[in-house]
Amino acid sequence: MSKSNLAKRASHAGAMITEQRQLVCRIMERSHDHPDAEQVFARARDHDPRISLATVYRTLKTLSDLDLVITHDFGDNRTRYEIKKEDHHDHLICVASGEVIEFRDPELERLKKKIAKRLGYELESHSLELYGRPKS
Amino acid sequence: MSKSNLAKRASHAGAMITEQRQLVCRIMERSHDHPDAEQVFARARDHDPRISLATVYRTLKTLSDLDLVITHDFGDNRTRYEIKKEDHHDHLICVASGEVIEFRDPELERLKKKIAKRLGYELESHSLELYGRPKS
DNA sequence: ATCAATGCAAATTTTTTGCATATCA
DNA sequence: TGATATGCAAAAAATTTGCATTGAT
Repeated sequence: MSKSNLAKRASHAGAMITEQRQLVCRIMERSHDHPDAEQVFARARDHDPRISLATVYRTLKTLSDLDLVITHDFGDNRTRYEIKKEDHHDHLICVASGEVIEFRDPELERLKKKIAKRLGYELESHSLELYGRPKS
Repeated sequence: MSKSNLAKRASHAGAMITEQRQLVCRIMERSHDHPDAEQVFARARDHDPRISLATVYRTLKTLSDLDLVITHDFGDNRTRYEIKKEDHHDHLICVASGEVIEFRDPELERLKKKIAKRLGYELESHSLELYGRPKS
C-alpha cells in the first residue's frame, strides 16, 4: 500500500507543504479518473470543508509546474488533472459515453521522440488523444 | 488559386450561407496559423466591421460540427481553430517560442488506427501534440 | 412568408488575483 | 519571526444565450 507520496515529492522539490496541499496531493493520488478542479475541490471539501477552490487551483498549478501533475484537455472546455506516473500513457475518449480509457504503447513513444528529433526538437512532453466509437 | 471553398462545402452540408458565414469561411481558408475565436473575429472585422464575436463563435461551432473545421487546445486556455484538410497532420509546439509546427507522419496515422482497433474502437478523430525544446 | 442567423448585451463558466489573515519552516 | 499560503470575494477571460430584428431561401 505504499503510495507514491506526491506531497513528499512536492516538498522535496521545494514546495511548502500545508495541510491543504497535503490534502490535494492525497486526493490526486487516489483519483484514478481525470478530475477537473471543481471535482478535486469537491473531494477535498469532503475531508476539510474549509478549503477553497482558489487554493485547489493554486495547488494544482504548483504541482503541475513541478511536473508532478499533468493537465489534459479532452474537448469539453475544462482542464482535467492527473498525477504523473513514471510510465507515460495516452488516452482514448469514447465519443459515445465520454469514458476515458488509458493505454500504453511503446512503439508510439518511440515514434514521438523520433518525430520531434526529425523536426529538430528535444521532446519535452506530449499528449495524444484518440476519439473513438465503440465497435458494437 | 482554386480555394477549398469551405463555404460551398458548408452549404452542401446543409448550412445556410450568410454574408458573415461566407466571411468566416474565407478567413479560415486563408489562415495558415491556428487562430482563436478572437483572432478570427479581428480578421473578420477588418472586412466587415458589423460582424459580431458571437456570430464568429456560432459559425466556428457550426463548421466544426460539420467536421469542416477542427479545434485544438495547445495548452493556453483558448480554443484554436483550423480548417480541416484532406490529409491529417499533427502539431509540435515549441516550448521556447510557442510557435506551432505542423507535421505529417504516415506511420503515426497507421499506429493510431491500430491502437484504437486493439481497444475495440473505431477511430473517429485524434489529436497529438508534441511539446519540444529546440535543439540548439 | 417562414425559419434560421445576427447583433447586442447580459449571463455562464472557468480560472486568476488582491488583500487581509493564518500558517509553515 | 519572516516568508509564503489561504480564504474570500471580486476580477478576468472565454464562451454561450435570450431576444428583438434582419436576412436567406
